[in-house]
Amino acid sequence: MPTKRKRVTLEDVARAAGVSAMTVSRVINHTGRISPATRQHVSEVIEQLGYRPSRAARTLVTAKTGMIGVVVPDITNPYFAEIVHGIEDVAWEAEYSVLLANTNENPAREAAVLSQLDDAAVDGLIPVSSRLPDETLLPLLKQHRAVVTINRQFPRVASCVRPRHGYGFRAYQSALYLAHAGHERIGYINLQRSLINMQIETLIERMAEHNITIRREWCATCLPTWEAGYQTGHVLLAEHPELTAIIAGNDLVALGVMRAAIELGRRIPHDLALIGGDDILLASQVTPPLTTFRVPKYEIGASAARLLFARMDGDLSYQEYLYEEEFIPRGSAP
Amino acid sequence: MPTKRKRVTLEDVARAAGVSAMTVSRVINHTGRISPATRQHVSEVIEQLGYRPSRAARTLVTAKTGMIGVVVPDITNPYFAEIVHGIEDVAWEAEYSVLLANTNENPAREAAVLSQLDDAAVDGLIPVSSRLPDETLLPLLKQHRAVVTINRQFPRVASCVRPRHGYGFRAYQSALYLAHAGHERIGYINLQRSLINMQIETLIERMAEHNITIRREWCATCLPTWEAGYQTGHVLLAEHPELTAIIAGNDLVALGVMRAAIELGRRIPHDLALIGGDDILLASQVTPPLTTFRVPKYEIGASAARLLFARMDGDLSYQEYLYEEEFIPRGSAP
DNA sequence: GAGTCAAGAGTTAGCGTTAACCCTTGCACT
DNA sequence: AGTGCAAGGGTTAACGCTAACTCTTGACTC
Repeated sequence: MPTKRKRVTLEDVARAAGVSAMTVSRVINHTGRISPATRQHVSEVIEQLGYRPSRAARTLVTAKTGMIGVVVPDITNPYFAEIVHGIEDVAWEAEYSVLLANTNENPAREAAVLSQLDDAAVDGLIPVSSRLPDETLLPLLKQHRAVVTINRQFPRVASCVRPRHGYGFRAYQSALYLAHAGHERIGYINLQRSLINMQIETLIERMAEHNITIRREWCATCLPTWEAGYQTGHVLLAEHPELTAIIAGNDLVALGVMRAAIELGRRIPHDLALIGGDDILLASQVTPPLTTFRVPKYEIGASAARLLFARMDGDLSYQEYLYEEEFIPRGSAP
Repeated sequence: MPTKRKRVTLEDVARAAGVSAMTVSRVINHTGRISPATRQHVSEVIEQLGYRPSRAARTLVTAKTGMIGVVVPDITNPYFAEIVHGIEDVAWEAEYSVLLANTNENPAREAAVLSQLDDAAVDGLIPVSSRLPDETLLPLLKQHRAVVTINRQFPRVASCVRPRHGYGFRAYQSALYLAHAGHERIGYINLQRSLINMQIETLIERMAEHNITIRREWCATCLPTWEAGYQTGHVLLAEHPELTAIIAGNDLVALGVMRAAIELGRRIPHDLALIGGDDILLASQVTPPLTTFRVPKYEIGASAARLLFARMDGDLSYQEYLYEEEFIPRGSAP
């Protein structure tokens, strides 16, 4: 049985240093006026006793936790991992900790996570690509002192960081690009539960305005994972061998389709052109490399964190950081 | 200026329900004996007032935070992202939150993170593939009530989850495999700061026992990232065009080397064979697909979390979960 | 009918900090 | 000498919750 070493409290330090607890508190927090001599002395005692302030006690009295919450649909998706990386770096600089929640692309779990992660648990919140509908998400965000959304917009409640055009515009641009390259039978794979992407019908209508026909049956919806893309690719290509190009909502899905296409004996891009959506590392490394849109994921995360700290500091003005998506033509759709 | 809505406290609920604070506390925590009628009534009042317990206050008195700390070298490395995924799922089941810290492969930052993340900040800790030397890491782990390490071993202090053989054995096996395939000039790229991998000299010696020569100048060390592998690959192949095979510490590095090799006009596997180390998604998707070792990343994370909860529940016996690495021969080294 | 016991509550006393206020000095200025 | 004031530091009272007791009742035992 190891000796139950008791926590060193502020009081202990105060006693040992021969000062009041408040003085020690002031030394630690660099608040109030302390003479250099006292500061020095107290610091030494703190060092010697190995005192560490209790986060919980501090939180209880200041109502600040020193933590920010980050909610992502899927941490294994490189797109989100990069964003989290950016957030974490900025949080580290600001001496904040990151409470990470992964929702596994499950809206129910996301709602549960968000209602647990209230304003008492974290000082600020960054929901990344929330999969919840506005009417569910909004009240959950309102609980919080400070929120910055990524890939969603709630001007009254949160600042926002996102690619300028979003999935919808990318799909639109991809379709135009493919049409100009001569493709006449273009399929589109929409991302399930992603609420800001272009609906299939909208894409069809908008392309019709350009006299480009996209048939409803050439389109599908799936989860934004590689496996889902792979399965959907198999199904879509089996049912519609006439397709000469497919646009996917993101890179993982596009790469899943690419694998399916290769297994079905399609040569890319000769038999099938493919366009993805966020330029993860994987996209540039496959053969042929994937045509996609570059999105500055790390910077999006970092900016969101900076905006969040601004909000937490009381700047409640609505800020919107838009990042340009850069079209990256590569081998899969030259 | 919005009305500063005050937090609903346990006391408020107690008053509204006409019972004592303790009764409410017991209802919430399902402790003690409460009559069904009282429980029902209190629950309704809680619901009605929208009461949510304060984590901080609870932590202050129970000395439990409801959080576990997870420290990873690089969340954008799919290997770690998968492990975190596993941890997060199990933590979620257990109603625990995950405090994630990313150290960016920087040992100084890792040390700083670990000393901040003391036993008052989290109830348990999972350091994943720590890059710190034993003598630095050990005292930092001792601060904690419960620790489970991944890819490191400290039997007195923490349970451990890891692949059975580790980088060293994989390098050894890869070298044997390549030698049997007829390769005589095999290079090895060691992972910098990874402390459980085989040292270059050790590999050279052990291969010498099999009459296989690996020259010191055919070996290099780099960070476990794609970029580092890419650069190292360029350098190594430029300086030693005689190499017919390269073994890398992990998949990202191997894939970086693959890219470099392709740029240098090497055909893989004909001119250069490549073997990686952890079977990330990317490995199976490149052309040719990468020969590597499958490691059950999600399961490693999930097991570690389960072991951690066991430790937190007081089971301090040393547990070691070993996962078999499965050699996956693919196109890059058939 | 006194004693026993358990169910179902209530009471008290912190947990470790900091906000907000209060108290001493010493010194400059009139 | 009296006044004013700032520097440096102390006191007190929460913050919201739960551990550990205590108290009251009614049912059951012998």
